[in-house]
Amino acid sequence: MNDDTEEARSVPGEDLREFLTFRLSRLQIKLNKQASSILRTHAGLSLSQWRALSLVATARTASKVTLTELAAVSAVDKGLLSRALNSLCELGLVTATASALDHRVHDLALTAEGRACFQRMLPVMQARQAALRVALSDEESAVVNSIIDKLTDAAGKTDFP
Amino acid sequence: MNDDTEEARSVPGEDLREFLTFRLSRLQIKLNKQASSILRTHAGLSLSQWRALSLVATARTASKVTLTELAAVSAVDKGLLSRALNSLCELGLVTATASALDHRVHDLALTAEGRACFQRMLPVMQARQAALRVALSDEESAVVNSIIDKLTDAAGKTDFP
DNA sequence: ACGAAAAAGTTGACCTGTCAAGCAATGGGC
DNA sequence: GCCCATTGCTTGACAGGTCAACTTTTTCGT
Repeated sequence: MNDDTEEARSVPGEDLREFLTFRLSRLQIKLNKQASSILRTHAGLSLSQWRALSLVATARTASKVTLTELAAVSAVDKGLLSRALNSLCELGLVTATASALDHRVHDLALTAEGRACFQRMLPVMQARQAALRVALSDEESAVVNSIIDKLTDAAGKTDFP
Repeated sequence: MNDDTEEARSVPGEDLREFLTFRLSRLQIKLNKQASSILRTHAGLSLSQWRALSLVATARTASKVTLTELAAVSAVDKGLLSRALNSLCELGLVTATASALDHRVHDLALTAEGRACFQRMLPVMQARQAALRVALSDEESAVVNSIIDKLTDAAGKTDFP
C-alpha cells in the first residue's frame, strides 16, 4: 500500500529542506547581503575587501602575515585574496613589502589610514555580531562556535568518492 | 599605560577571527567546495542546478511550485534560479508549463528523468548530511537547526543604518 | 653546486551570483 | 472598460569567486 499518489509528492524521503546545508546556505546568503550593505554605506568597501583588511588587521606578529597564510586560515581563494589586497594597496590602506629573507613573500601591513578605517568600522561590525548573538539563547551561544568548527572540519574531509 | 607596542598587534579588540560570520563564511566555502565536487563527479550538475532541482523535487503540492515561491524559501536570487531552472529544462530534468489560471507563472515539475536523477543523488547527499551530523554531539545536533534559523532571522533584519 | 621539485604570488579565462531594468500578465479603483 | 500599480519572470550588465597555468624564488637531493 502506498498513500502517495504520483502527484502527492514528487519524491519520497524528501525532508531535504531540513538539510543542514540547505539552511546554512540560506543563512549565508542573508549574512552576505547584510554585511555588503553595511560595508557599502559605512566604508565603501566590498565584502572581500573588508575580509582582507580585517585579516591583515587581526594578524598576530607571532604568525607571518602573508597571502598564503591568510588564505589558509580564512579558506578564501588565493586569487581572490590577491586581488582584494591589491585594491586595498591602491586605496592606500595596506602595504605589501617584499620580505628580506624570502623574496617570494610579501609582508602585509596596514597603513595608518588602513588602521583608521578598520577602527572606524570595528564598532559597527561588532554591533552586528552582538545582534546576531543575542538572537541565540545562552546555551546555543555556548556551543555555536564548536558546532561551526566541527562542521568545518567535517566538510574539509572530501572522502566522498 | 599601554602594553601594546605599535608592532605587537595592529589593532586592539581584535578577536575578529572569532566572529560568527568569519567562521560561518569559512564553513560555507568548504561546504560549497565539497558539494560541488560531489555533484560534479556523481551527476554532472552544478551546485545551483542541484539546488534548483531539489527545490522542485521537494515541493509540496500544498504550496505552488513557482520560481518566486522557491526563491523565497531558499533565499536564492530569482535571476539565478531562473537560469538554473532553464538549464534543467534544457537537460530534460524539469518542465515549466504555463499555468492555466495565471499566465505569468510557470508551474514547475520534474520529468521522469529528473525524478530519476534526484533519486540517484539523494542517498549520496543524505550520506553527506549524515557525515556532517555525526561530527556533532547529541546536544549540538539538537540545537543546530534552531541556531541557524535564529541567525537567519536576525540576519534578515537590516536595521543597520 | 646543479637541476628538479616545490612554494608564493599573479594572472587570465571562465563560471557563479547580484542588481536593476524590462516585458508580459493580472487585478483594482474609478 | 480603462488606466495604473503590482506581480511573475527574464534578461543584460557587472561584481564576485573558482580554477589552473605561469613566473619567480627557494629548497633539497645528489
